[in-house]
Amino acid sequence: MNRNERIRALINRLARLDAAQTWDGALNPAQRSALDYLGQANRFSRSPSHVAEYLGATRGTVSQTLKALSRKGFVSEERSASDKRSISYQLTDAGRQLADAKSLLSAALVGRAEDELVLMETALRGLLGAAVRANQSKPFGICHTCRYFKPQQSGGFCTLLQVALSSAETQQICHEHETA
Amino acid sequence: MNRNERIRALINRLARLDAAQTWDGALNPAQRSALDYLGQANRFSRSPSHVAEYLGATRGTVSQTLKALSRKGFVSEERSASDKRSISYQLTDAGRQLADAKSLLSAALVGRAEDELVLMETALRGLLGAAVRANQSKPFGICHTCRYFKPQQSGGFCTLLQVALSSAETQQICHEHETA
DNA sequence: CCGATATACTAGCGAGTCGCTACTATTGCA
DNA sequence: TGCAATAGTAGCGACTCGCTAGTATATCGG
Repeated sequence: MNRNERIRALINRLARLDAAQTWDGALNPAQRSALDYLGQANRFSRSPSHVAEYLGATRGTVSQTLKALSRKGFVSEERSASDKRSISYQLTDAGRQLADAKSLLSAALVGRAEDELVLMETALRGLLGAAVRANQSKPFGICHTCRYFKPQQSGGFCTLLQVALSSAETQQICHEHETA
Repeated sequence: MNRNERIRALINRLARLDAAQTWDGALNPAQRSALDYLGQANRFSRSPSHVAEYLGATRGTVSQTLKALSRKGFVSEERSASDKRSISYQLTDAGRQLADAKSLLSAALVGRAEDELVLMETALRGLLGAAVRANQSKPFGICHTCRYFKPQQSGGFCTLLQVALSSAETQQICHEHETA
């Protein structure tokens, strides 16, 4: 087993141990992943289709996961006025609280050396980029790093969607993101 | 969302994308993880209990996963002569072939800078160690890094189990592993 | 040597994931 | 206006997974 396979195995095992721990709480792994995403995504990127593409799952599966989250009261649905087919999900207060809960993995990350964490995040991000390209799926980057982003005195402006963005929104994940 | 949570999210997303791709093949993600483990584990560490502990799942779940792998012909069962309760699974030729198959993640790892890969593996390994300690589960380390390992002219010797080890075996995962 | 206790594994249940196909509702384009 | 594309969902079958209960075997104290 070469290094690449070892790294793959490490990532999978870490995710699996983290997922195993998830079962103790109110959410299962799929629901937790969806909740995490919804907590980071901007208002243009919170539909079932976007969640599905982000997680590499199908729309049908994600549809059920989101319904479950809604039943449990961690997200709320909001039908779009402009496009009556589409639904946007957002975290409720309970959902936001849950999304901030610490997991096994983040607990293990506490106490690691600062520069190691920086390196790890950079490396994982690069790896994810490569995986996403290999998979021909969308990058789902952070708004302010996008080629369509124009900074303003407060917040920014999206030249693709032609909308003003609050300062908080420029830090969120967007499904339209394209690397500069 | 702080850096620790971002890293957790990255690891989970990478694993999820890798898992999504798995569905195309003969195995599902759980089966793939079990197969990976069996391909690395030594002859003392290939029982359902060990797989369960390694993956953070229950014995019942793993039992079914291994039966499925056996049905598909990727592993074979071998009941222990000394302890008739226990079963050891090993990869068949088909299983070994499948375990060597490239995944989305390892494909994405190809072409990354060498020193980055070294850093990533080191960092992930350290993180896993911390997670395992936090979880109070066994480390499942590589045989030759164990405190019970004594090198010999060819292979080694385990002072815990009092058995001789072939050179190949010293590179395998052991459930008895204790850090020196 | 015997009985109690511990250990290894499995069966079966219920809830839920997940890919898939088929379907409805809506939109947008020609 | 008509028709293809898009967004979401229902329902099916296979499977995961935690759980409880069960069998078989092992071990240990008396």
